[in-house]
Amino acid sequence: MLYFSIMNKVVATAVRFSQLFGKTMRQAPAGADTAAHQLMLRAGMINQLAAGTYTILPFGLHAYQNVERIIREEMAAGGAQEILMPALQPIELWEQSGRKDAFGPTLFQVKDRKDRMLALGPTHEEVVTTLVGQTIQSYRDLPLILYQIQTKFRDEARPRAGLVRVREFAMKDAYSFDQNEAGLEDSYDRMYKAYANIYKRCGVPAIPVDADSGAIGGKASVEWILKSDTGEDEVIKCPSCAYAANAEKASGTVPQRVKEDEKPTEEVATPGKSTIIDVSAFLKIEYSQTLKAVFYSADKQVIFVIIRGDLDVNEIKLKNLLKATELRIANDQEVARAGLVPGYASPIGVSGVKIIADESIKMGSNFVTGANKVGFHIKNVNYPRDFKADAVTDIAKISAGHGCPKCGAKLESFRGVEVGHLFKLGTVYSQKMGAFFLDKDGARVPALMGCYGIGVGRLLAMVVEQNRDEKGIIWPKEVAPFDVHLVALNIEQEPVRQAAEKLLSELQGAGLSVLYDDRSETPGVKFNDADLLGLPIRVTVSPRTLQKSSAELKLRTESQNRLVGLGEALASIKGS
RNA sequence: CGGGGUGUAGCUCAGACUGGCAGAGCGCUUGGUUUGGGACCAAGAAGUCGCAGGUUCAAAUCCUGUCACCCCGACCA
Repeated sequence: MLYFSIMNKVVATAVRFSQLFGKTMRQAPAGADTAAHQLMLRAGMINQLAAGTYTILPFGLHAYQNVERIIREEMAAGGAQEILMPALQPIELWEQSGRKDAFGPTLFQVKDRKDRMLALGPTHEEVVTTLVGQTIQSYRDLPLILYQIQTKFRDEARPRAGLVRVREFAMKDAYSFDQNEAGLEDSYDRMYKAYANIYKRCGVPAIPVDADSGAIGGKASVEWILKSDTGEDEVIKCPSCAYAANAEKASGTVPQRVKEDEKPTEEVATPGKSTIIDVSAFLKIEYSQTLKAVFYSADKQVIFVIIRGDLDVNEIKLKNLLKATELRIANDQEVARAGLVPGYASPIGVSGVKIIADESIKMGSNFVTGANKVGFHIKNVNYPRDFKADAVTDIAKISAGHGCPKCGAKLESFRGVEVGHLFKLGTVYSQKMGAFFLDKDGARVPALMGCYGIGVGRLLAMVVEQNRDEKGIIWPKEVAPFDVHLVALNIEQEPVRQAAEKLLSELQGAGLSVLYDDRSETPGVKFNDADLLGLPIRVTVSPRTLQKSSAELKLRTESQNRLVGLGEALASIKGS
């Protein structure tokens, strides 16, 4: 690792601020709402071309390439080899894996001059598995971990928050191939550790949480999440044990209700009361004393979902249960056509519609449900006495306050941004794309795969988001675009210029990269830009410091500065 | 795809209701005075008011259409 660092530091860059392409801005352009997005724009790191597409400018690119370097070093340490696969991929590959439909409109498709369809790769499982299938023959060729840093294209419905969600972005994607479960475990573990190191070195406290594997398929899946109010994901976490999961995936225990003796059903008039809130208030009962009916359309088929009134449906769980490709709330026409009455629906006596019930309908008794006619509900409904369901299973969305599945403590929830995702894929792709090998017994078997992704730009955005104050960015050492911000005040004065340039070449000679502020700006402008750009060490040379034959050193993380003699400046800087 | 919002100088925005010479701050250029936390004075350059059509003597402003961008939701390896 040290070897690589030295390799990269050999080309110690020095850039003059007056020549740097990309200006700092006092105000961020309108439309940048998140702190990281604003800072990246103000610091001249990025420029937006269109929705979800950005140019990375020089100052940003220095940091970007540092992130890539860290990723490459940790991949190498984890035993992965780098390749580079095409972004342009025959659509047939996507038909072969069945993911053309799974991705749907998110998949960018282009036509070549012969009218052949090509996909702009949103990810590379198809290509890498085909490649490995062509290459490996024997178990002796395994284990194998390949990775690349390649541009991905995804026609996102809504790009947002600068580099956090974009349509064209560089992603490091790694793929492991093993001959058995133990091998997969080992490869997965190596990548897990590599990811932990990457986040640590990038200065972001990402935590691993259980996740749904979504359209990519496979069994186990872990997302690395950064806690952030601007996040798109909701994370459920236990405060007293290690349990953490994406809310899409989270399990847990919902509040119990005391079982009572079952009473006879009774119809009550509830005029105009069609929501759980209204009905509960009207009948003076708790939400958990009611049963909520929700209608979904799963691949065009109407599904009747019944769940206790205080809970919500976890649509990912439901989608997985139904093995549906498309799941959405049914519209009024679909509900009416199925003979159901929105607001007053009940599973009692319903036929011809698939009924999926959450386990919570068994936790409690004498529930209130709709009466399947407008203006009426039924009291004292009990399962299975009064209605049947095609399935009774866990489809409840776990929220803050519910019980931890591991230790029972009250769960907490927070928003977060996904900065990495690990999957144990198994043989899904190797079967479909033909990545087989001969095992020790001479049997032809599919390779066991894992895949591991991390978005470079998104990670960089999160480095900024997690390392800043009201004045600007505070770069972690390893990601910082430059090591040193050299500020010359009153640079028109020849002694100042000479002292600054001398220090500059000393720093460069010592292998440090330097941003040299050689502009004729006032001290205020220079210091504020230094704070905004946030390099780890600021070194100031001015008539005032030269009177004492010194330079001033200040760390971005500290408010104090100190004077050091010009002769010892280099040593002090290196020691900071 | 549903809801909301915004398009005027490089950036942030006013002007629109009530049609009548295209504006301010920041930034930029030139000269001067300044110089340790976003200086000051003076003189300048800079806009197809998103685009198209319509109404009108006259449109940034009113009407119709359209495009782009942002936010919330849906979606999202």
